[in-house]
Amino acid sequence: MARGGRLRAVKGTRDLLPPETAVWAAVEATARRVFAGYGYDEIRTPELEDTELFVRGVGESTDIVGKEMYTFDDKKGRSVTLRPESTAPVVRAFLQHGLEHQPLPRRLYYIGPHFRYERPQKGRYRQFHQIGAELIGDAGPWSDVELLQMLLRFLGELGYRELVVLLNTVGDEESRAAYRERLRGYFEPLGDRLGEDSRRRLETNPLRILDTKVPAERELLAEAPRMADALNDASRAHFDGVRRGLERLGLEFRVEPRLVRGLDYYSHTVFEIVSSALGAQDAIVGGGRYDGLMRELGGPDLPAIGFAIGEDRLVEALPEDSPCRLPPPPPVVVLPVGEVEPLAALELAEELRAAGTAATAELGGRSMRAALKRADRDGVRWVVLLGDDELAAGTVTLRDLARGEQTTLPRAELAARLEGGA
RNA sequence: GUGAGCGUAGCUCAACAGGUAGAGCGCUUGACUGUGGCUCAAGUGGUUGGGGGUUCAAGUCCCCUCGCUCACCCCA
Repeated sequence: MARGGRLRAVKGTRDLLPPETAVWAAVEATARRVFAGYGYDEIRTPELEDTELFVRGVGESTDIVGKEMYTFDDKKGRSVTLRPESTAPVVRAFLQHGLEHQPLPRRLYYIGPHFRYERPQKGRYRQFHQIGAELIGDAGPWSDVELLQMLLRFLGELGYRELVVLLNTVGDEESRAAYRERLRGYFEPLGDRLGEDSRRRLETNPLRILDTKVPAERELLAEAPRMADALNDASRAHFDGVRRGLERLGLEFRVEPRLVRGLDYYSHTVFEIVSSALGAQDAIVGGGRYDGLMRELGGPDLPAIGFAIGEDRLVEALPEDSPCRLPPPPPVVVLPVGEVEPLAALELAEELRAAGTAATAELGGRSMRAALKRADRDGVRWVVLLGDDELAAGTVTLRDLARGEQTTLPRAELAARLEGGA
């Protein structure tokens, strides 16, 4: 509908309108409540960062840094980037403000827009929204378990059922290095059977070949060396601990030996949650441990683990019976009748608000019929009628649209009456 | 970056082989001058995404362009 003169939202971005905004707000409120229950505090970092943060933090070999970032020079020629993710920014802020000198571990969460320059499709937007959490400063498997416990509780409170965590480990640096060599050793002789992308990954990031979708390559994977066989003792112990903890707490998971993450900073535990309610972009949550990132960004050698939820996808796949879909009750409508000025309705509506009841006043210009029709269509239950009779008698007429009944009562009693749901 | 499908009223969609663009819903008003839901009536609605071409005639055919959608890729 590109009519000349009218502008539309930039490609890959979108407007959220009511009533959907209420669902988003409810989802975010649930996240804040649940996360607070686990001792998480909110952190807000800028949407604009030094480009170098992502080059170093996310990894030069990743698609995100290689071709998906909104990067530009500001007026002083500094290269800045709209954040494509928030783990690196959170770590940057953590270090910048010396939080490593405060008690550890530190639990932080964030909610906000992120940007990646990709071709939009279902569940994928250029401006998308993430709800994420980071647990910084604990290396043991129990922090992994606690984080997943919180994640599953959050999803459960949104009404999600029967979600399974896909779990894997990519080991520590030593194990990963050893595994990379085994993978290279296996795939290099098979180079001619690999696609262009996978041949390139053989050099830059062999682990990524594991999640290829090319059928011919997947066949080769069946015989490929397994990460599990390349783990050193420490990495194996960590993964065993995570699995034992999840089982003990009754949290469902499935080990996916080929699950890897696209960002360079992951180590040990990696996980993902997918939903069949989405299309090809079915990952609602991705996350994992990133023990090396802090040091990579110039800080101390502090371990950490986190997840990022795709809020857009989370809302799109939200179950029909999610409590977040319950619309808030519409306000009481105050209707001036006959010769009564709308100003009198504004006045009365404000009295109701002062008493804690949401109210809108009819601003005039339409018949009582039309105003009632509109209120009915909006799902309004209570209409307060304020006419000459009522004004003269110091009363109001309270109409219950659901029951089709109305009563006249002293104006002074109205607020109390509505407070209890009348 | 690559590929495919689709653009007609605010929304969902019609329009036979090219022949002057329609319905439902919505919105406004009235029947009902201080009373919604149901019903009935009237009204409001569009340079058929944009540009060019073929034709006596283009929503319909051809070309270009823009947009949307889905998929590849990648990931949340």
